[in-house]
This record gives sequence, structure tokens and C-alpha cells, in this order.
Amino acid sequence: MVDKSRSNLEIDNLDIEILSILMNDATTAYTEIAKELIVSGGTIHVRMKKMQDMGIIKGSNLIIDPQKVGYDICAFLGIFLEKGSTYNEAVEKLKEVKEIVELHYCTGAYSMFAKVICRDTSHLRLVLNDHIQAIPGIQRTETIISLEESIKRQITLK
Amino acid sequence: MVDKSRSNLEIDNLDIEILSILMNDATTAYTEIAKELIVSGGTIHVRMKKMQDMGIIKGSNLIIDPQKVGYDICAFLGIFLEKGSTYNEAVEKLKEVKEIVELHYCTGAYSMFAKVICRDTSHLRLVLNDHIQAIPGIQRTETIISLEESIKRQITLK
DNA sequence: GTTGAAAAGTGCTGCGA
DNA sequence: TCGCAGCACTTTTCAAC
Repeated sequence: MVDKSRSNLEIDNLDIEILSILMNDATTAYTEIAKELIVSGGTIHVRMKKMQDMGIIKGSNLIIDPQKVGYDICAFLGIFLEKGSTYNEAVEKLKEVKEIVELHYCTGAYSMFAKVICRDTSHLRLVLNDHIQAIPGIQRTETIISLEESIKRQITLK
Repeated sequence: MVDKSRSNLEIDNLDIEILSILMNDATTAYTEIAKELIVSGGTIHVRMKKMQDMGIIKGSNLIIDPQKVGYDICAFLGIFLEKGSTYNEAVEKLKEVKEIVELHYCTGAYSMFAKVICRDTSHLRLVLNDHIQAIPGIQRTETIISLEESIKRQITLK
């Protein structure tokens, strides 16, 4: 063993196996995972608790089909901030726009980059005009509409 | 009652409440949801089964912190396809690139738009040069690197 | 750190209203 | 269609290895 202290700070192959299973289906029973990986249910429990305490696991969520609940439009917004305007202020205002599901501060042409989910085109127009472009410091936005989501998955750990 | 037949085809406020709770934490016990919404546990079960059968619920997943498992770089790629090259062929090849977690066919300057998660900058360079730009039909790509993910959440249903 | 079993809690299935 | 109660299963804990 090169460094004994690593055991509590880093994750091993068993942890990776557990995460890989649960990342695809968070409802998989611990007993089932235990059977598959040939360890006891208690071990899965201990490992999960460790990873939760470490902050590796941030929670779980139900995946729903947005189109089936009336959200047909997925769009990306390139946001240009005015010179001198503060990023933090704009972020706080953007957090209040519920249609924004992701926001990134980024390199390249755009100051910020957002992913938005809307009911239809008129809902998108409302969000853009009334909610986003009304925020002080936001100069203009560029809209990229997704016509089809071909891939939607998690990272592969192993 | 306006239209009795809707009950099996559409979702009501109770369904929305259930989804809202589980979208934030997929491991919430049915009994706990039942207590909160003041209905029986069996009702939650029936509603969940209905929504699963309808395809509204596509599954669940564990949310992990990519940075804590060694994935430090999140980037967006604008992909330009060559004239006449088929979209479907490129998608099939891109599906094999495990670092791509989202792929959209979209309007605007780019033909396609991808979100990639990599370990570090050299990993990103490898993915770009060896895996993505090597795919026939892909002309060039533009990379936007996320320096900070300020918002990451699900859509609000209610 | 892991195991196996016991205790507590949850999910599922009929029956009744 | 909904709610209640019983059974099976799962989670969680703990002593022992």
C-alpha cells in the first residue's frame, strides 16, 4: 500500500462500480447491487454513506420527458454582458428565471451560456424579452434552438 | 366534470406535486410524499405507475460531482458538418464518444451542439483531435469552456 | 473494512367503501 | 377511484471477524 491515508479521501473500484449502477437507475436496491458486485449489503451502505459525506453524491433526481408535460422547446442562449457590468449581479437575477436549467460562465465569444426549457415559441419569446433581456448588464443574447436531442446521458466512470 | 376520459391521458395537480418532490430527490419515500400531500401511500403508487406507463417518467439518476471524481473540464462544442454529409452517420459516431453527455441538432451557425465532460485540458484535446474531428463529415468545431457552472437544476412544473 | 443477521421502515397487493 | 391493512422486501444498525 503506497499511501494508507488515501482510503478515506479517495474512491476505489468498488465505489466506481456502485456509482455506475446508481447513475443509470438511482432506485436500484442496495441488496441487488451487493449481489451483482459480490459483497454484502452493509458494505454498499457504508460506501454510499462515505461518498455522501465526501460530497461526491449530491442527490438524485427523477428523469421526466419534458415534452410529455408540455415543454417542447429546448434552447441555448449565448449571453453578452456589457463592459463593466458585474457577473455576480447578473447571475443572481438569472437564478430567478425558472426556465433556465443551466448557466455557465465561459470562455469564447459569449460571457455566459444558458440552457432554457420552454413550453413553446411564444413562451421562449416571453422569457427572452421580458425576463432575460430586461436584466441590467445584459447587452444582448444569441439563441440556438435544439431541434432534436440525440444524446442525453451521464459521464462514464469506468 | 368536463371530460372524464382525460384522467388516464393527462396529469393533474396531484401528479405535478408528486413529480416536483421526486425531481428534487428521487429517493423520497412514497409514505413521506403521501403524508405531505395528505393522500394515502397507495394513491402515490397508482399515480407513479400511471406516469411510468405513460412514459412521462423515464427513470432516475444519481447526481455526482464530476470534479470530485476527477472530471474538471466541462465544455460545449459547436460542430460544423460538411455540406452533403449525413447527420445520422455523424450522430452514430458521436454516440461512441463517451465524453459527450449531450448532443443537439440545432438552428443557428452550428449544425450540432455538444456538451462534453473531460478530466483535464489534455484529455479534452485528445477527445477533440482523435475522436471528434476524426469523424468523417465533421468539418470543424468551436470550443466553449465552462469556467463555472452557476446554475444546474430541473424545470419547475408548478 | 467487511460480514451476516436482527429490527425498523417501506413498497406492493387485495379487499372494502 | 380511493383508502386501509397484511405480507414481502429493503434499509439500517451492530456485534463479531
